Amino acid sequence: MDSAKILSDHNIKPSIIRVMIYDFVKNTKSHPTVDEIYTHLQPMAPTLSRTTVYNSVKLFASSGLFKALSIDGIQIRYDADIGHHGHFRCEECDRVFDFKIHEDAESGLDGFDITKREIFYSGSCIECKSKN
Amino acid sequence: MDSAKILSDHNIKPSIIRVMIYDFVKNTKSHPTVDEIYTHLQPMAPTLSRTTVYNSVKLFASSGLFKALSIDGIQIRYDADIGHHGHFRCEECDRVFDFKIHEDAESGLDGFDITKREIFYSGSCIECKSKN
DNA sequence: ATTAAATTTGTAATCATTACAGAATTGTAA
DNA sequence: TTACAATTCTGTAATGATTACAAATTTAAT
Repeated sequence: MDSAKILSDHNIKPSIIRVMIYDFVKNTKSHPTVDEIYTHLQPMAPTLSRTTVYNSVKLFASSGLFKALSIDGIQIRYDADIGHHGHFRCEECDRVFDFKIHEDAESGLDGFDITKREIFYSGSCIECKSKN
Repeated sequence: MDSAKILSDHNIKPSIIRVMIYDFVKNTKSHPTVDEIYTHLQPMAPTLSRTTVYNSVKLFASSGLFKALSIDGIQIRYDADIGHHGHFRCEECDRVFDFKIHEDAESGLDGFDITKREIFYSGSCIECKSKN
C-alpha cells in the first residue's frame, strides 16, 4: 500500500521526510538505528536533522507503525514488521535475523495484559559457525 | 551454597565488596540496576564506588554468573538466575515478573549457535489490571 | 616487612537520546 | 496573493548511563 496513505490512516501527516523515513525502515531488513536512517537519507535530504529522525520514529512507534527494538542494548533499532517474531543477532557478522515464535510459547502470565513483546537471541549464525 | 565459594569456582577473587554485590543481586527478585545496587550497598560500604559496581557486574556477567537484561531499554538490569526464562515489566507499578518459556518456543534458527536469550514482555500485571 | 599483583576508587570522557526554542513549511481564509 | 495560525523541522544544548583511565588502596607471596 502507499506509504503516505498508511501514515494518513494513522493520523500522521505524510510529510516528504516522514514518508522517506517510513519507506527506508520498511524496506530495510536490518532494522536500522536512528543513525543508520539519518546517514542513509542525509544525501537525499541535505537539511535533514537527526532530531527529526528521532521525532519521526518515536511518533511511528507510538502509533503502532514501528516496533522499537533494543537488540544490542546500545542503540534502539526500528522494525516496520509489527507481527510477533524474534530477532537473532550474529555477534560475528553483526547481521540481524528474524525468526518465528510459536503460539503459547510462555506460561505464567495468565490474566496479564501483554502489550509489547521483545525476543532477542544472539550467538553465531549458521554461516559464521561453518567458517570456524 | 556459599557465595564466596561460587565466585572462587568461577575464578573470581571473592573480595568483600564482590560478595556483597553478588549476594544482593542474588537475593533481590527485582533484577536491580547498577544504581540500585550502589544505593543499597553504599550505607554499608561508604567508600563504595559506582565504577566498582559496574566492574563487578560486568565481570560476573562475562563469567556466566549474571545475565544482563535491558528490560526497560534505559538501564541494564542484572539477574543471578541464569536459567532460561522471560521477564514481564508492568508499566503501571514498574515491577518485574519472571515467567516460564517452553522448550521449542521458536523455529527458524536451525544450525545457529545460540549463546544468549532475552525475552521481555510488558503491559499491565494482573493486579494493576484489576484495579482499573 | 617488602614488593608485586590485583582490586578499588574518583574524575573525566563518551555517546545515544531528549529538551527546547527558533526557523521553515503547510494549510486556510479572506 | 496575502496574512495568519498550526504544524513540522532544525540545531544546539542538556541529560544520563556507561566507560576509560590513572592514582590509591588492598591483597598475596616471598
